Amino acid sequence: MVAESDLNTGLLLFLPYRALENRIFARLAEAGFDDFTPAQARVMQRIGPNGTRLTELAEQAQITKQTAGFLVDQLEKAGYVVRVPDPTDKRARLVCLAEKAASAQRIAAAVVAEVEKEWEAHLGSRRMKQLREALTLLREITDPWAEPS
Amino acid sequence: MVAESDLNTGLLLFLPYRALENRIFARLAEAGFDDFTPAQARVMQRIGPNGTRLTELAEQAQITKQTAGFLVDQLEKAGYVVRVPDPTDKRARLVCLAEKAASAQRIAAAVVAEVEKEWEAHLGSRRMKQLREALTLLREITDPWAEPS
DNA sequence: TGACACTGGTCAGAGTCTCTGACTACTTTG
DNA sequence: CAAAGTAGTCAGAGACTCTGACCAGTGTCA
Repeated sequence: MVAESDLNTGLLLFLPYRALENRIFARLAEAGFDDFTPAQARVMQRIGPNGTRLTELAEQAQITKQTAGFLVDQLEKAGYVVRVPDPTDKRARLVCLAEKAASAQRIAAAVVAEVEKEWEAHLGSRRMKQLREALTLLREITDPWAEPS
Repeated sequence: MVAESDLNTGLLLFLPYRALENRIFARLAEAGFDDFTPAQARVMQRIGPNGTRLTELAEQAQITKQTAGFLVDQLEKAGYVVRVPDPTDKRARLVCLAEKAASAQRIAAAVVAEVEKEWEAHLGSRRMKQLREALTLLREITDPWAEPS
């Protein structure tokens, strides 16, 4: 009985995701960025280059805005983000990445590149390309925030 | 500038995973299985047909055995699992799925099948096959518990 | 066999994450 | 302008997770 790949697709997606996240986290901690948590990172990851509103962060991370506010508070105390007034709406503030976060993001990007290279070595470049292609396509029907092509 | 797929692979994996998990959860709640949490479900998902030790569940879910014990306590109270003595080791107990959990798993499996069908309709069967193939291969280097082929 | 290291699991305590509900301030709509 | 809606906060509670300390049973090896 060959049990090959009768694993459900959800777990199949989750396993490499977790492996990648773990790698990033470990490297970041080595580099001294050990004063934020995974939950905070998942929010920080979604902040755009021009800043993003709290509510939007909450929606994309699928958490309540209260939770998002709580996490952004921590990130602000730790110096990873700043909140600036939104010029277009006096109720709102834009959460922006501080330089400290940009440094961390550069490291994270390097780890992603490294891991992707390992994956490509294991899969072969053709299969790796197919994987990214399929996932990108899948995003259209699984990510409510995907830009329409 | 075509921004297509410059999203990092981690997020690309995570998005469909989350979409699937959400669908399963929603359907389970509809069916009356609303007395367990995502964290509990992630542990329950890993219980094998012959029962699994707490320590092993903890390792695979990458949580401490204390946390795993806490979650299994909840699941036991809610009637989803039972703990039976491990005949091969007097220290250990095997966490086993109760009938209630088996019913829930059947529903979950149906939702997975349904979602996979949708994905296949969107990607085409060739690309869907390639996706599962790539992910299965990737498991070899991202899942410490992957059975060697 | 008997000491010793190891493993499966629990208890206690603390910190983090997340939610619901209620509220203020500002914006949009008719 | 009044009503409805949106951005964000405050307060309180429940859920998740961890570290550290511990007990009981197992494996090893002189």
